[in-house]
Amino acid sequence: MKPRNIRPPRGFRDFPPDIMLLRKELISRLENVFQRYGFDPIDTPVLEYWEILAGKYGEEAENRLIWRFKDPWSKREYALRYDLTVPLARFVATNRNIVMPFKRYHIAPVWRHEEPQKGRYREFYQCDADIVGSPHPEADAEIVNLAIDSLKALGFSTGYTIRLNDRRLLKGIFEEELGLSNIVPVYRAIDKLDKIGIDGVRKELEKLGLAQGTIEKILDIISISGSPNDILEEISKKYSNNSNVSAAVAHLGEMSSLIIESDKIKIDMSLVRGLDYYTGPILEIVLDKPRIGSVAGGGRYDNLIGLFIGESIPATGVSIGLERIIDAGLELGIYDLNRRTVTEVQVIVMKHDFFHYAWKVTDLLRQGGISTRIDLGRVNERKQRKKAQRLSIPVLAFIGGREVESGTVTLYSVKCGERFTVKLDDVVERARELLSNC
RNA sequence: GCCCGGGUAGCUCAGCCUGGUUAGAGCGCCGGACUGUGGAUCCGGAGGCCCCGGGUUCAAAUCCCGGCCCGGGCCCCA
Repeated sequence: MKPRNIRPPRGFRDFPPDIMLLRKELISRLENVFQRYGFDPIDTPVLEYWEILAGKYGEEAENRLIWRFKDPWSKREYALRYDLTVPLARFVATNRNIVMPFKRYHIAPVWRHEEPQKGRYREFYQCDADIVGSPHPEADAEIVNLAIDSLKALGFSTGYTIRLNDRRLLKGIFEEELGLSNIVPVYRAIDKLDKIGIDGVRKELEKLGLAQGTIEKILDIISISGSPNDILEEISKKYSNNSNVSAAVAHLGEMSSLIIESDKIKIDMSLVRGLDYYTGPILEIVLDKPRIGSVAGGGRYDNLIGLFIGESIPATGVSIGLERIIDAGLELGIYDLNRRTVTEVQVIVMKHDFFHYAWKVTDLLRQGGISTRIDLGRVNERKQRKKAQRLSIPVLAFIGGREVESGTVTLYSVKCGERFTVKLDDVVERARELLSNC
């Protein structure tokens, strides 16, 4: 029976060549940066047993957002990976012979059962880089520097902010010093600061029934702004007795002294982040212009791996969201979809009589390393040209009676209009010239 | 899960408000003219359960109800 809806499932997408070429290009730029920082690639299965993911992400993710199902043959419960961090933790736990600190990158799809909207999909790529085995601020700083260089490689050298906070600051100030008990709704409220402003947060906190004095203290803290050093100094003055606060201040201070472009950094007490496993510094990268949510997020999770092996192993990392980068880049005009094929040369067969000669020319170009197409539909030369034009193939190689007789090829650059006839011996070299010069 | 906006040719859409002959356009596709380098022009053609189901009506792409699907927003997140 013919199904009525032949589109991919909700929130899932097909990628035609123009988009795929862009995605591959961006991924290769990222891999380049990751490798420059000495990170090695790994991969893990898309499926995990449910109990591997259970209890790692928080209530909402667990109840609603993780794709989860029973397999009728083995009766085990499975889940599609929700991020690349928990699979990394499991990987480390099962590969205890790796050299520490272990620096790995992982570029792969993850799945979340969300309602799709702009910049949000049910299947999307994360580009993760993590350092396992170092508890020190230099590891966190390396992650931030890598994120900065990654954005640069992707075409974003300005126009974004790295928001930085620390779970220990949140814990030390809000839970220990202010003594707030039902803390999750409070975090949820202050996390909205960017969106709803200080008065909006005040209203949210009032709704929670907090004492007026407490509310003012909270608002006071989340509105501290300035350079990283100023903010850290102010915070440490206020809460010098709290061990969590002073540990975080020392950590963030050393960290920001190692960051290559510290003007991009903003210590932001309203940054919370959802994932339960973070224990230290947390970060989020937001673009100034398209309001699309964060394009990258990460932090330190020193206890996650320990959940699998008992012994705790420190780790820190960042995750760059490829689709949001692409959506934003297209909107900002940083990227385009003009490249529709890898083909560099289209061989145009003027009449089918010349096909065998044209076939030889095609092979010559291919052996010379040039991506080449020849008409496989036996259409007339005008059609061949039109199809080449629709794919934006930059160079045409005409094969007609004259060329066959004289053992030549006529090369034509669509972009610069240059045209000349060359001997077969020179065709690869001259074609390459045309491709690089025009 | 909640709130908006959509669903008509392969694609982008018009028509719907104010129901009424054979449902349109652009692009694409197929064929032809043009007969060697032109992102040209002209001629012809194919292609539609107008999302699905029900209701109102003499009559529904058009009005009403329900469902499904898509897009945007909320929540949350990359």
